[in-house]
Amino acid sequence: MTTDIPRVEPVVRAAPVGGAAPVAPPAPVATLEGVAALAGVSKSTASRVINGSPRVTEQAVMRVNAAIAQLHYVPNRAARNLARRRTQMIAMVIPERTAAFFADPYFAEVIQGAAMYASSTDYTLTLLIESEADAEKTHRFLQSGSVDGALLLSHHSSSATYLELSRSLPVVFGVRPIDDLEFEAHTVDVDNMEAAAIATRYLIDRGRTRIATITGPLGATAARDRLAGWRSTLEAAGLAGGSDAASAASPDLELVEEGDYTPASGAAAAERLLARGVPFDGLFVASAQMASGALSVLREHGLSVPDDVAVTTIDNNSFSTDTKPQLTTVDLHTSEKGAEMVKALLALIAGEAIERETWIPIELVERGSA
Amino acid sequence: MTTDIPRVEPVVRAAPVGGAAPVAPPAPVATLEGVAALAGVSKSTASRVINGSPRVTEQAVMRVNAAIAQLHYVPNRAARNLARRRTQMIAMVIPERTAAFFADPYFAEVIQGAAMYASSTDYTLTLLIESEADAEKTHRFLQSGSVDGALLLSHHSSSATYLELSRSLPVVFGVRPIDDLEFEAHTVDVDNMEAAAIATRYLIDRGRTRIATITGPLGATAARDRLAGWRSTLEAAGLAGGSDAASAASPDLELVEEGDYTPASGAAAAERLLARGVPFDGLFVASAQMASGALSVLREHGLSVPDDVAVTTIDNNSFSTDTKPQLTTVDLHTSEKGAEMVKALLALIAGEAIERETWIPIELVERGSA
DNA sequence: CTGAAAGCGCTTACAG
DNA sequence: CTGAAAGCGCTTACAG
Repeated sequence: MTTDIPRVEPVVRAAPVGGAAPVAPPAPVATLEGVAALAGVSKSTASRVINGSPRVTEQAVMRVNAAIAQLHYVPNRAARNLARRRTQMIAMVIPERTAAFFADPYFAEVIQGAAMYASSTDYTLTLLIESEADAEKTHRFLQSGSVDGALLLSHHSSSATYLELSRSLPVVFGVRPIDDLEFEAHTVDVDNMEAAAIATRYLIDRGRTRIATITGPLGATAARDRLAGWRSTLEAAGLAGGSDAASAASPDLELVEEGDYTPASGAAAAERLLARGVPFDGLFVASAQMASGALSVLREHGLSVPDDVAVTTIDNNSFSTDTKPQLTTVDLHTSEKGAEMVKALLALIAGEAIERETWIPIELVERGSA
Repeated sequence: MTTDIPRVEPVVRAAPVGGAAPVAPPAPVATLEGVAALAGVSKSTASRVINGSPRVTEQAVMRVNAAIAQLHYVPNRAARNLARRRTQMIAMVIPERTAAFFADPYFAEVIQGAAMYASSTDYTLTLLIESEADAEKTHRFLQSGSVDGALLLSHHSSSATYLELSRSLPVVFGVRPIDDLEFEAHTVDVDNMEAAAIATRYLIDRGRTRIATITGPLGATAARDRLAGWRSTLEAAGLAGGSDAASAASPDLELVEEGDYTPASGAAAAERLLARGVPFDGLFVASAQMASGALSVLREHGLSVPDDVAVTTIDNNSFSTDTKPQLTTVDLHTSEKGAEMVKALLALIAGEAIERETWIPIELVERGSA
């Protein structure tokens, strides 16, 4: 498939003029001492105006500020952190499989929301990529006092590890750890069961009776909760199994296929669903990305949406609006979730007593697919 | 469209047992002093073994390591940074519009490549989200000695600002600044003109003579370079303008439409192209994301690919393989670009003289769309 | 309101 | 090879 090009080695092209580029000069850094001297005050006073202490004369404030401006002074962070014993920095830990991670608009939204909220505070948000090869490295970083707290989105890496971490650092989870039991983590999340229930109920309300589902990776609690929401809603409506009463007794007959949240996996799952030969008139897909893939497959098989198969999903993003028809979905208010995670973490850092769990409200968005 | 739910306010649910959650205890931190004491050596020696100095007895090494293990000691980063006058941390600055940014697999790949390379070194990579509301904040952070160097991917924020920044901090650009002229930045990039030329030439070699193009946002140099590559290739082949000789004289007649790299914009651009009523048998789309959108539109209009319209594009990612047919494209080796950016930055930090420009090789990948 | 001084937790010449 | 000491650049009680 690929044309045969020997090896991928970066090519270095010489700079247009002259030889190797000279390294930037050692950059003369202004220091608090310099500022104080120029302003004619002590370091203490200079420090006070920099930190907005009210115990300084307006006179001093002006002179120090002038000196700062003139010197382009920026406080040295390491020194400040060391003295204050905190860093004014929080980290969002994200899994290294960034390709998959970032391609998922869900995470992008969480990050976006977190970043925006953080920028309204005086904390800096840093995304810490968790190296799979060396998870210890991430761990050490987190425990080295580099950040004042951490936001965790990884579902995978053993929550036991993070339980330990959360004993030495304020931590807020964006996902429910699998072994939730004794783990008293602070979490900000959405009610996934309810989201799935809303989407499924919508199909039922539209008169659909044979409702299939495409799930997310069932290793994660979110995907399991959504599956459970679908199932319990069908059961409550006496439609368990997605087709008829008989199937309720044998779960294998349930119309469920697993995907991994990518569009391709949604397409593949839809193919498998169709291959069963068991007719269905409703389909709840656990994410918009997968739904977009499933939609193409339904169309290829000559099935019209929503007429032949009504489809509902979860996530309100470009994947739910780029399709034809657009998807009826449950908006998880994901960017707000990011913001709430930061808010909770800062409260924790500030030593405030906050509740263990914060639930982000969800909302049905009706469009053309069901 | 949206069901009417009043206001989005996070819901806080009380913890199952007891009242508000107690904040984690102050975490007893082990210090170098403690380690030294436990190991029965001086802080100097303890520090030496921690930093792998060869000037220590094996005896000392063992005892210090034992103490470290026993105390779970992790060096305080602020103190170390202050003493060393460097941070062992580098930042990748990314624009705040993370939704759009992250949804683009291109950036995800760059980050991925950078993260993986960084994890093989003793530098930590942090993603710094550039707040649009307060770009100054990002700037101050960068100048406060929080990081040893920065990787820049933003095309927008005035490169003048970063020119200034690059005078006080090693900086490597992943995109070519617009006002390249006097700006002697270090950059790691791909030859966009050549990539477009390869893709366009491929269409010509397949006998296509009326070749249209969908460009990226022309405010960025990469998009402009790709447009230029398409144009110059057509001109060299005597096919300028995409249809006939006449159009070469009037550029307005050129079959070019601008997109913004999203699938939706690719679809819209394809619609506009078709609406012109000027037939074309070849289409070069500046990114796979846009190409996937364009493909849907072509299909909707009953045009078959590659028979009626042969399509080539740039970027080898899920968007170029999720389509039917899959896309013939130019692989930009994007994750390697991320790695090379880090490599260049670390060299700069180490004070090595590196070339101004590093070019990442590109490669044609033949698939079914042309 | 302001300064001198101690201290944050490390690293690193400097002697030995 | 090892230790005592100085110093990294800030902040913050403590006196005044």
